[in-house]
Amino acid sequence: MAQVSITLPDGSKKEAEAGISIADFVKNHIGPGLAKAAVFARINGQDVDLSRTLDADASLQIFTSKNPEALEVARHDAAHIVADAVQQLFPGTQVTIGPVIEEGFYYDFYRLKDGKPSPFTPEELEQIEKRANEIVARDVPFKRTEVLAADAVKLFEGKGEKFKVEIVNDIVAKGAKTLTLYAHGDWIDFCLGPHGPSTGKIGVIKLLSSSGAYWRADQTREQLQRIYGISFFDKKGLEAWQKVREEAAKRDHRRLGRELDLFHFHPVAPGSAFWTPRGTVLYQALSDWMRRLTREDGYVEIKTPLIFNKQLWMKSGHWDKYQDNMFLVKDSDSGELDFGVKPMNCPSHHIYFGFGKHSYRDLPMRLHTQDVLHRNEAAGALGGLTRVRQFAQDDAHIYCREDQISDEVFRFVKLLDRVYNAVGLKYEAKLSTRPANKLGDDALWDRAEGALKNCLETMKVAYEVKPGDGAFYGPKIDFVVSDSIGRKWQLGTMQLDYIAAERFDLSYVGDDNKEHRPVVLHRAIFGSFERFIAILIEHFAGNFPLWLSPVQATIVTIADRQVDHARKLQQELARRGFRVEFDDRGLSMQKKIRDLEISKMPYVLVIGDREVEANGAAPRRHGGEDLKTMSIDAIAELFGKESRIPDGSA
RNA sequence: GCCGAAAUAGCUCAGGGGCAGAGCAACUGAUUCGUAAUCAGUAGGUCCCCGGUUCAAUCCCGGGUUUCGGCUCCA
Repeated sequence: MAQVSITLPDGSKKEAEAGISIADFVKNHIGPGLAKAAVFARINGQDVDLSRTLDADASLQIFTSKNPEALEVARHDAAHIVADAVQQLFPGTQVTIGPVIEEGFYYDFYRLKDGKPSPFTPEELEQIEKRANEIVARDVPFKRTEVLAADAVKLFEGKGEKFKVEIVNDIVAKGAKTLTLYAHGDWIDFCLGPHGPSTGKIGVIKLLSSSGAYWRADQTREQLQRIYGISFFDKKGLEAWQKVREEAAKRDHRRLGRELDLFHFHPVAPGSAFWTPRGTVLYQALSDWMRRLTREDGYVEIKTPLIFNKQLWMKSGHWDKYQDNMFLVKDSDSGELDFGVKPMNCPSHHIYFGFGKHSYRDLPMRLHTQDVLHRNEAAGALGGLTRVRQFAQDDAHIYCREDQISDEVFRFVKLLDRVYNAVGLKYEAKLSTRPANKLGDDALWDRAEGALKNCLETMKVAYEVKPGDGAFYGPKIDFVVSDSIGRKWQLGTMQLDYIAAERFDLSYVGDDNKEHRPVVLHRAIFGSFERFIAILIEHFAGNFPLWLSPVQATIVTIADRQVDHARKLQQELARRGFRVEFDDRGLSMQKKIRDLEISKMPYVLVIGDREVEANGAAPRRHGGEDLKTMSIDAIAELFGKESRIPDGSA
């Protein structure tokens, strides 16, 4: 029997007879414990099943339930099992695909009842979940076989699985001759693998929800039923995950928006928020901050009209490309919908740039605008503050010469870095490069992409390249932030635009006394105020730093005889620029402290006889820290220090 | 826009073809208290809207609105 030499991750080598399965190799040559815990293996960097054989010298790595990679494999197993369970319970349902996603997996089914697509009810989901876990409990082995593509087509045709046939045919069209099937028990799916050794390895399957989806995300194709689920190797994992979910739910900005009294929605204006006095303080604080930052960074702020006529939208291309998302307004003379409410600031900025003649010395011109914008988003797309119909952006357009692009990109990323640092958001970038339908020659794109790339690399921003994802008029960088519990949000953007100046016939006079086209840079850091606020609420879990907190402190007296002092203190702190309230409800101090603690008040200022005597108050930090009696001046100094906006510069 | 679910007091939610329910919040009174719930009382409702079935609809049926979870799109 020929021998093979297997290299383990620690560099050690083991000899074994060629043709041995990985499972047996692990059991006989490494240890039964690992053999039992193993889920899948990696041979020479390729993920494979444990049933595969070792036929040549190779490096081998074993993944167990301790590895996150194994959980992904197990969730893929779980998707198969859910599909099996569905077909057991609802014969005639066709399967499509069932990938692993960031949080669990889903499987899309084609299910007809009386000839119509029919969703799964919550009761049916429970049944499916139960059946799926029964299949897990039976611990059925997964079996991998390689078959000729033609045989696979026959197999799925025989089962009436037309979606599988379609997928197999697509793969055959790409040149595949054979493909792999995975079976557990009688249930067979066509799948790349790898899978775990048996269904029992999966642990526990939890189904989360079901929803509609289209075959290949195409509205003209079949309506499918998607079942979302997740699995864990043990109950403990599931419970821990449920805890994290509860934590995220507690941070939900829609819930905190209500609890902290920040904003409301009303059916008369779907997707448009009413901001309460507190919410408005928060909104204004961000707005003022961004005004100051941009002003200090060489921007000028302008205001432009809200409604423009059709001519502008035709020129900008919105009339053709974006009309469905615009609110149109009737012209009372013509009776036609000849006006549109602006969904973006760029066209009006371009018009503005067109006023007067510009010298090359005027560039770069950085126009900042926080005007309100409206987009008629699809009804089903609305959600809290993250997806609204009325919002404002911290928008700006930079008009510059081509040789200034690099400097401007640097300048922007530095500003963005300061802003995200100041609120504690980590970020990474996505660089989208030239698409197939690009405008302009390759040399132009080389320079543009090079400038963006160079900036990201010099500033040491982690980034991923998205080849071909840029707009036809220029490449862009999108910035993705991670909040305090690791969720990701796309916020800032820097987009180069080589066509806007052409369309709007914008020019400047160069040092050669000839007219040139400026390049336009579209850029934003918050993205939209609404969305940014939603993210900050969830990021801080409603516990805002003092500079953002709508109310910074609330005064509580121990007895009514301190009320006069309390009012004096409130006035004095307000005079010094702090946002302080006085809780004069007829309740015990303990009760008020409890209420204020729940409402995430940064400071409670307690006033008893001692504090009246000392002409001050005893601040209590959110969370319970008692700072003891302090004078008004000392409190003002403390608040002043803590309400300073972090600079954010590295 | 499409698929599904939900809508009951300010909030969280229970209920159910025949006078509409709780807790918290609010209000009034008493209490004047030293860092997470003082006591008692009062008030609060088009049970989302419009139709239909019924002697009777908040409940059943149809249509609509909004919200939520997805699809799609995006900031």
